[in-house]
Amino acid sequence: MFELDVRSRKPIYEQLIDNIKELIVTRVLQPDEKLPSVRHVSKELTINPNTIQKAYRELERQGFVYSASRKGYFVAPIDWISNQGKLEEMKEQFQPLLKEAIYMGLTKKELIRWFEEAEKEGGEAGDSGPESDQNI
Amino acid sequence: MFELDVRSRKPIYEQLIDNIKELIVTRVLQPDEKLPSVRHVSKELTINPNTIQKAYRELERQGFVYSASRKGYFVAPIDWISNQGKLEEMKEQFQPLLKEAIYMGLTKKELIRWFEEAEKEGGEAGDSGPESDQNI
DNA sequence: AATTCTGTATTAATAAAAATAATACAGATG
DNA sequence: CATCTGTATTATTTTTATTAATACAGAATT
Repeated sequence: MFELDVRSRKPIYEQLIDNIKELIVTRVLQPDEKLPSVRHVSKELTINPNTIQKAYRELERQGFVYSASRKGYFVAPIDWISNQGKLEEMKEQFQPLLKEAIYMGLTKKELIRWFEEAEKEGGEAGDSGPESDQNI
Repeated sequence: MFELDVRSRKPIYEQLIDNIKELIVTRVLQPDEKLPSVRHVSKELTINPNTIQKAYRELERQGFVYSASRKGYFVAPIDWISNQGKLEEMKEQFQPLLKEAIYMGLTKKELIRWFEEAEKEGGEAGDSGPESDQNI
């Protein structure tokens, strides 16, 4: 079901996250559909159950799936997933702050540094590399 | 000159940074005043020269000091610092917002787009300032 | 009720990254 | 030339992140 690249430097739980996000966003996995169980994936990929759990938990935290205790993990409803509108709202919040900061000398470079810092401390898992433009 | 707290879990180069910033902002260290040399501090605090250098470099990156190659490090001009201080404040404002946005799927790419948009509409900025990273 | 599925919590082992140190180099200065 | 300065490279140590081992407990199925 999922694919891993063993020679990638990206942690496998992150690979799982990206992998599953992709399947959800492309509707290969439908809302309320059950994800393969932690142990099932564990056996299939011969990795530890906790690694899958970590991925599932992170996906839950990000709102892509929900868990029904002791029943399994399920794909979240559409409206949960499409935060797109909220991102646009966010942008409106950012704009005035950004303008002021730019006025004070904020550079693109520095802003990127802030981004990476926030990324590291807080939420997201993605590597956000040169090409992965993971919109949801 | 500087004080370290050995039982703090904060890395000593960070302690140095905070320490020096404080001295600069409170005008104990005047603009264009020379900082004690890497080795001098090294001996005084019995830590490795490179640790101080790391602190100094970071201070340079943040615009609090500048380095004259092979002459030493010097406190930056006032206007640099005051701007930089405000930028640091700004960063604190940005961080929670950024984390939330990242959580919602904001990508680096998109953030840059926002930056460029804000740049275009309002803020008179241009680069300049202490962005000069690796000058030799 | 027993077997087998499910998630979850705790702890330990391992891998990766950050922080610091050791050492050597090179220009500037007097 | 002797000594100051910063800098670069590499290694060591410490810390954190990642993965694994193991055991527990509820739910479903038989």
